[in-house]
Amino acid sequence: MRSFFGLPMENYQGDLTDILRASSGNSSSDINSNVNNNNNNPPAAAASSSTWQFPSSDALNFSLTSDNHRDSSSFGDPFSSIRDPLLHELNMAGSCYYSAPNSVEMMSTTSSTIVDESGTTSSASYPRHQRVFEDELKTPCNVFSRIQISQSPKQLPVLPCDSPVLAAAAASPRGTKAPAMLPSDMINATSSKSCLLDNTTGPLQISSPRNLGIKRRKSQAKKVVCIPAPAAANSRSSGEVVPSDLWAWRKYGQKPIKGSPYPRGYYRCSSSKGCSARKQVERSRTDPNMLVITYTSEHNHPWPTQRNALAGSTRSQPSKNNAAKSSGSQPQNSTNNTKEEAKENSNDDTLSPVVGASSSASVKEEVEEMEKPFEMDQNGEFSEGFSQIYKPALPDQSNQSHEDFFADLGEIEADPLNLLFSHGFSGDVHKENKGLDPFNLFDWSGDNNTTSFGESKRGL
DNA sequence: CGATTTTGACCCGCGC
DNA sequence: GCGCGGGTCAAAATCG
Repeated sequence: MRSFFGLPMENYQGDLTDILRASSGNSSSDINSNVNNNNNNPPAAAASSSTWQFPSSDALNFSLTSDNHRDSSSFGDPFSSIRDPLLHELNMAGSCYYSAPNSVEMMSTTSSTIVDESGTTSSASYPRHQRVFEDELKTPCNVFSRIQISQSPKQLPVLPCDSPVLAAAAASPRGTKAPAMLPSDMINATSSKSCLLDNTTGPLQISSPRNLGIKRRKSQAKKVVCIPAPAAANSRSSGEVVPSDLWAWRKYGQKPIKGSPYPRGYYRCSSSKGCSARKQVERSRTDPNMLVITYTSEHNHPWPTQRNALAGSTRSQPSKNNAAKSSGSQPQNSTNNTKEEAKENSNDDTLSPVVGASSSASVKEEVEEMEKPFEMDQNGEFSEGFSQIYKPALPDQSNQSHEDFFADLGEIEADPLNLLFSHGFSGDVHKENKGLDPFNLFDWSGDNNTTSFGESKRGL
């Protein structure tokens, strides 16, 4: 059996605990280095371990949410802005480097890894704020930097929502024409000042059941996340550990993608029946080590309780039979990779960014219709735009007002993730995050040193 | 029993 | 108009 970053997959439930577990580890990657370098690591994170997992997006999300940033409005439409934890996480982290869908912002990074369509991976130094626009829509992973949070937020490039760039980015691979339909409230919740960070959207055009999918397909905003996916290893079946996000995903389809040896898995949120959140997981054709996860739609429900998040996760334990079964009908690569991917993803562990062998993770957001901006204030803190996005369902322990909301989540308290949350998110987000961020993926301090992690690992 | 995965079929949009 | 490709559905199988 294989392990992901040393974490045994078998028991992996993709729950909050994973986060801590993951955080505790780190050895073999730049990330790890970062973590270690950071004195502020929480005990958990500091724990010695040779494994490292991508932080749960949830955790990050929470961390981003500060009490100060919360406002009642967030609860007015609590879920409208909810996004996939992973995305959040990445966004957050990536917020520093991703500003727009097609673009990747290489924030003050000393180096970054870029994967172009040819599959070429290269490390390069980019001037701060220098952005790379590529025809990424075609290849999500084309350009991405590793997770590196750069310097101070203020340095973050912020693209106006109406930026041409975004507009351009808005085009979907297939050429999106139809404007996404987005509930106004949702828009409000998700949009804000800048487009730098999040552009999720939950536009759903609902007509007939069948049409739904199609419409969505065309007009919906997408978020694309590229995460390192240890070759054929992500799956539990293979023993790989995939960090979990809190959402529960259920696989509802898989299709071979033309031009790619790897099939694409289709997942929908199983935390709530009515949730339209979906994601597609596929291995990058250019870089098999990378998983390209495309999120569409948004969760229309609160963060799943641990219970929910774990629901069905047990199944995820790749049963032998799954592995066995699957192995027959698909190309070897596909089978191994995709299925595993799927599994890892689908089981609550879904997508959390897994910094795997490559240790680099990139997030790209495609905004087809709307942008969700967030902005940081001069202090480098996320301001309203950002906070609004995440406020909703974030169980912020520090925020007593939300207790009732998460009352039944008490269990979470004991939860690792919770622990993370408990660190507090109020006040200086960056500081807090530092402590919270087990992964230390994000260099909130703006330390240049933290810049690229995983880059060196990519070769691994 | 409930939930997920698998997988073939179906439907639709797009390009030619 | 046709075919291709992609996304979704839904039945069957599987697992705890």
